Amino acid sequence: MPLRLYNTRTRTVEKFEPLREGEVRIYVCGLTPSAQAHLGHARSFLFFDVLRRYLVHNGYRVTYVQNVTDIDDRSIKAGIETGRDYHAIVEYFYGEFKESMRKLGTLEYDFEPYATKYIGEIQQMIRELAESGHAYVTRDGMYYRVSTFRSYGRLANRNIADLEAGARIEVDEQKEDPLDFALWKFAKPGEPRWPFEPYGEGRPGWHIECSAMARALLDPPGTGFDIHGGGADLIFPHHENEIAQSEPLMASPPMANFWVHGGLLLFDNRKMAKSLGNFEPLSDLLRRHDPQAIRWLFLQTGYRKVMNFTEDSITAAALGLSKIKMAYRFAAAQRDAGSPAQPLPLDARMEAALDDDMNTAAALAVLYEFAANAPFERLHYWLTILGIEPNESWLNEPVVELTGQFVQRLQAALEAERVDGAAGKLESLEPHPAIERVIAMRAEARRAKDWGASDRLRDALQRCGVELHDTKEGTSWTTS
RNA sequence: GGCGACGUAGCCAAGUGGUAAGGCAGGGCUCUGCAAAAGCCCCAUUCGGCAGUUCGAAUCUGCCCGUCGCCUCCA
Repeated sequence: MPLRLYNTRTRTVEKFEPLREGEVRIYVCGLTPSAQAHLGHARSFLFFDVLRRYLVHNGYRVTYVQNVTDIDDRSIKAGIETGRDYHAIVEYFYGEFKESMRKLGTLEYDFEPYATKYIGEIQQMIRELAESGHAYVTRDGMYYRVSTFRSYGRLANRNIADLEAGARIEVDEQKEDPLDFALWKFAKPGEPRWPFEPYGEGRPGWHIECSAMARALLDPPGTGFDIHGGGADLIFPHHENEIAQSEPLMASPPMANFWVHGGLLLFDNRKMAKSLGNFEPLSDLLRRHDPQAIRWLFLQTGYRKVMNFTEDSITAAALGLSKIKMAYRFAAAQRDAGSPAQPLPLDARMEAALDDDMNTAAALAVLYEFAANAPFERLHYWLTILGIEPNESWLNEPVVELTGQFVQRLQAALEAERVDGAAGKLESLEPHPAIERVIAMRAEARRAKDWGASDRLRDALQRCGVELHDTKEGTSWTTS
């Protein structure tokens, strides 16, 4: 069964086939870092990361482009208000975003184009649009003439009449039509600018950078690329406008064979957005939650569905994931013991789930079903395809940050629990041996039937996020 | 006003014509000095409501109720 994907362009689930044999080209609309990124951004990009991994699983050579719109009205405004260079602001927020995505374990992008590095390509495209009658110049900029693109509104399933009837379109005297949108904005005093002869210095409008960068990096011949992605809120007007700008200049449209959109994330039942202010910065959230638990949470819900985020949902996801970790550890022990793993239809079941429009929720159910008996190597492989990369900690269990500070905290906890002399015995030990040492001390106390001391030692570890499990084979530990 | 999505157990959620996956929580058992996020087991005669189509519907149609999104910067 081949991969089937929902295509916004046709509003159906279609069999995915690349335009070029064995090769998939993806363009995902990235961040406009004029403010801090939030979990909603992460959800979208995390999905495309998994899609990309699964395409690689299917044997395709994938070229993944995710842009940075490092010039826009908001960052310029923020720069003016704070007296800083707008680009310093953009770089700061983008750096923070990249660090968050690194923690979430996304693969590096093949291309990470910055709009301001493609001014030449952007201007070339605007020039072509102007010369072919799709653009016109006004006092404050250059606009796209929507009336020249017959299929405008097709992606978003709107018709021009409905759009024009919409009460929310701003009236702009200079535009020929309220639907027309800016390609180039002439610079006002104090604003960043690039020369553009013969039209006038200024900066690109919002949508043109994606059209220009996608063409430059994925489709120089103008015959289209495979997948164009983004959040569902980009369908209109952003992606509609990208199509309008690109397709009239192409040798053979469509711009992208598949348009794939991720469902939005709600918080307090409202769309999570910087403009609504109902969000916690992603970087803050990642300080409080296990990044893998966040990925697990997203995998539990269909990527196209609107999803309401709650703190409890991450906690529940983390608990569910801990079960898989337990199974992973068990599978590793089986492998190490050399017991022959029974071949299971795990692979076929996982593929069937993911082939069905990336049904990751069904895939997780398969994982839960097979976890107890899955061969270690296969379990590891599929977790990786889902973007959950097991690391050393899965086997040794230091999900809690076992840094140098850990031992200090453990010592403090032992003091707080009044376990005499125990803290001193951890001197100069690394986290792992320190935990083993405490477990040994507890075993000692248990042998002496000193239950009070035994429980205090266990409680001290618990304070540091380490949970003990007594089994017939001895005491093991996990982190909460 | 136009376009669209969603409403499945206490919570999250898969399932789009053949008789309700999975996770969390909850309950039971095993192990245990106690305990646990360990292992095993149980937990929706029912899918927002009402009609209809059908041998058969959570799945299709119509109406109604509720929630959200896009149409303005947005992943």
